[in-house]
Amino acid sequence: MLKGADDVVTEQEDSASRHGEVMSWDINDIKLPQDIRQIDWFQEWPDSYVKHIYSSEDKNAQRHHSSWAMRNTNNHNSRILKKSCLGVVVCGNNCSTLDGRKIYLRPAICDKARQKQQRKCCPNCNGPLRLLSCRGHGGYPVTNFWRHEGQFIFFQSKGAHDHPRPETKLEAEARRSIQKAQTAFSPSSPRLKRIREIESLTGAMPRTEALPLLFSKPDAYMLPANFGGHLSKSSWELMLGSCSGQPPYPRAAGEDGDSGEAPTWSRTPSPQHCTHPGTQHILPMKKGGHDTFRPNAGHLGDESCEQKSPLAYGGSCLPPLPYPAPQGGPCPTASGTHQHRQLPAPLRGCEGDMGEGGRRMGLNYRNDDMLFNLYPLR
DNA sequence: GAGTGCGGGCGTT
DNA sequence: AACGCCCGCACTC
Repeated sequence: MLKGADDVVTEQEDSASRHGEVMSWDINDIKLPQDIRQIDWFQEWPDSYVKHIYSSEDKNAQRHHSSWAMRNTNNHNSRILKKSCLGVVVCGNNCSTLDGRKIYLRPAICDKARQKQQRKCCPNCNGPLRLLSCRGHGGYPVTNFWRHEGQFIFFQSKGAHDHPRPETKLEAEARRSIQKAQTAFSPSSPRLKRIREIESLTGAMPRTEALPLLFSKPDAYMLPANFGGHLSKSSWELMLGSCSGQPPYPRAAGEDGDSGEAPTWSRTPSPQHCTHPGTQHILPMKKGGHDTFRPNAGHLGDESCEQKSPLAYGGSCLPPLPYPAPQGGPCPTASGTHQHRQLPAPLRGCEGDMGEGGRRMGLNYRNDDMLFNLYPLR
């Protein structure tokens, strides 16, 4: 059925990946190679027909993470975990934000949650939301396969995503967090009243530049799925600054250069481009963090259609970033999928712990950062 | 509540 | 048989 597509696989994976014997495996092979010399950094946006071998210590690999919205698919094989792509949730009206960006929400993985999500409306235009199914694998969703074998976790992707990237899991989580906070900060909330009392007593001026982020509809911030990955504290500050009349993030518009091109989200053979060669992360610094699950806190959507705010959809609070984003975002190396770790290094004692620890540290740091910027009134 | 993994079951190719 | 998909359940966060 999908054999034609699978044939493409081999070519691409071989060319885009490494040499010889180690990549000659298939996820369905009875026996997978164990003489792996190099393992890969975790890939957040695997696309096309790629294979990766991760360390069994890699927490992201252990959890079978992906920034694509992948749902578990029963393949009746307990040894091989199969997941298929849910696509992306778009606006049924195909609306754009003021700065021309499209709405690309992350489909909820849970079926019920997804149905609920689709009953909600576009955060930008209140139109209906539409699930754009992934049909990148011979008309079927792109599938990812995970298999734990020895000290390695084998990953294989079949199909090329034919849709934009949704927001990442972390973005979606951040969105929910913000949503909760938003509720806590609703105009009628005691907390806000208290703040206002204090302000009235002290004569303090409200931090108006922060209010849009606090009270506006988070979905207004339809950042590229991987934009959050670039989103440092300073970026947030720039965003905030842009809300208060400061010029938007200067490099934002046309940053990636292919916004005017035909969709590129799925057609790049090498899924991990470095879009910021000048600012790309140095591998040792990203150790454990890789290219992965950086807290993409920028995408602050809101699934709910309630709690509308007049500040919500201005779009001016956002750096006008192009979308869809190019594949991969920043990556630890400039070699596309050739992101391999020399085996001894990742398997060293510090890798698992450092990987996870560093990842978590970074994540927490950034989340704290985000919250710091989001809740300056605290 | 949502994400995730597992597994039964069914329809299609 | 392989595959896609739906569903329910259990577990975790």
